Amino acid sequence: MPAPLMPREEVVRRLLEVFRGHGFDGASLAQLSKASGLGKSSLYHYFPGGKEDMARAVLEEVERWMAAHVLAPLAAPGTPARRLARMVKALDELYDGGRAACLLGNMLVGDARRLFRKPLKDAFGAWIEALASVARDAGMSATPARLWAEETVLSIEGALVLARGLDDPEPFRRVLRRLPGTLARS
Amino acid sequence: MPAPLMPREEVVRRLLEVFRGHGFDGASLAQLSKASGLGKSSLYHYFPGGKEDMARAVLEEVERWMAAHVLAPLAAPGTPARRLARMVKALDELYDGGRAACLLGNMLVGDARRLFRKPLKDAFGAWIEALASVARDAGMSATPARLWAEETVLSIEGALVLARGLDDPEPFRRVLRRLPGTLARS
DNA sequence: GTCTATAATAGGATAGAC
DNA sequence: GTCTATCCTATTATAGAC
Repeated sequence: MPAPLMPREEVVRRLLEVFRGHGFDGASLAQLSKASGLGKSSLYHYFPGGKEDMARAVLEEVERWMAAHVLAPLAAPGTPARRLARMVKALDELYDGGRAACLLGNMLVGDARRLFRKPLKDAFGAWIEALASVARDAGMSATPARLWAEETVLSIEGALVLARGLDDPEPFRRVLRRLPGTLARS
Repeated sequence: MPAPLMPREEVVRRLLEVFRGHGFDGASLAQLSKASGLGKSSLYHYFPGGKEDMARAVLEEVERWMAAHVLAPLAAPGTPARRLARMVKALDELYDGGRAACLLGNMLVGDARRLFRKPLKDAFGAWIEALASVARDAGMSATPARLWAEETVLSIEGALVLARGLDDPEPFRRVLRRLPGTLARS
C-alpha cells in the first residue's frame, strides 16, 4: 500500500494522548477523530475493530515505546546507575515532568481493565523484570531486587496519581530525583 | 421529611462503588440505578443535578469517611505508632486488602479531574497534613514530616495501581505492612 | 418517593460516493 | 483513504401518574 499522508504511527500517538487523558470509557470517537485529524470513517479504515482496536493499537505503541526507551536502556551495557539514569530521563519526558498521566494506569479503570488485562499485566511485569535485572547487576540478590523493582514502579505510578491530585508535579520530580540513590542504598 | 426506605447515606455508598469501579465517565445512570436499587427518576429526586451531583455526594461521603476513619484516628491521643496502625486497619478494609480501587485516584481521569479539582486536592491535602502531624509527633521536623506524609500517600496510591495492573493485591499488602517501620526509621 | 414512559442527545459504528 | 450522511443504541435527563 502507498504511504498515507500521516504515518499510522503518528495517528496512534495522537490517539494515545486522548486515551491517556480520558481513559478508555472517557475517550469518545469525536475526541479521537479531532485529535487524530481523521474523520470517523478514516479511523475505522485504520482500526476496523473500532475504539477497542484503537486502544489496543495504543497499548502496542506503549509496549514499543517501553521496549525502546525503558527495557532496552535497562538491559544495555553500562553501570546499573547509568542504565537507570537513561530510564529516568525517558520517563521524565514521557510524563512531561509529572504533568501528564500514565496511560497504563488510566486503562485500569472500568471496562478497559478486563478488556486489556493481559497486555496491562505484561507491560507492568516486563517493566518490573527489567528493573529487577538492573538491581541484580548492582549486587542485590533475587528477592530484594524484585522488591526494589516493584517499589520503583509503584513509586512512579503513585507519584503520578499524587501529582494530579495535588495539582503539583513536584512529587513526581522528587521520586525521579531520588531513584538513583535507592539503588545504591538497597 | 419522613425517613425514606433507604437512608440517603446508604444510597450514596452504593453509588460510590460504581464510581470507584468505573470512574466518572465510565459510570452510567443505568449502572448507578441498578447498584442503588433506585429507578432513574428516584436518583434524580435525590440528586437533582444528575450524575455530577451524585459524584459530588460520593466525594463528600469519602470526605466524611476519611475524617472519621483516617483523620480522626491520626489526630487522636495515643502513640504515633498506634494512631498510624488505626489508619492502616481502616485502609485495609476500605481497599479490600488491595483488591479495590481508589475512588479519588479514579476521579482524576478525564473530565472529572477539572470538575472536582478542589475537593480532590483538599482530600489529598488533608490526608497528607494529618499524616505529617503524626510524623512530627514522632519526632520529625516539619519538612521531613511533610515528605514522609506525601511518600506514604504516594505509596498507597501507587500500590493500588500496581496491584490492579499485576492483578495481585500483594504490593498493597506489603506497603501497609511496611508503613509502621517507615515512621520509626525516618 | 417511586414508577413508567418518553424526550433529547451523544456515542459507536456503517454505507457509499469520491 | 477520506469524506458526508446516516443508523442504531445507549445515555442523560424530564414529565407526569400514583
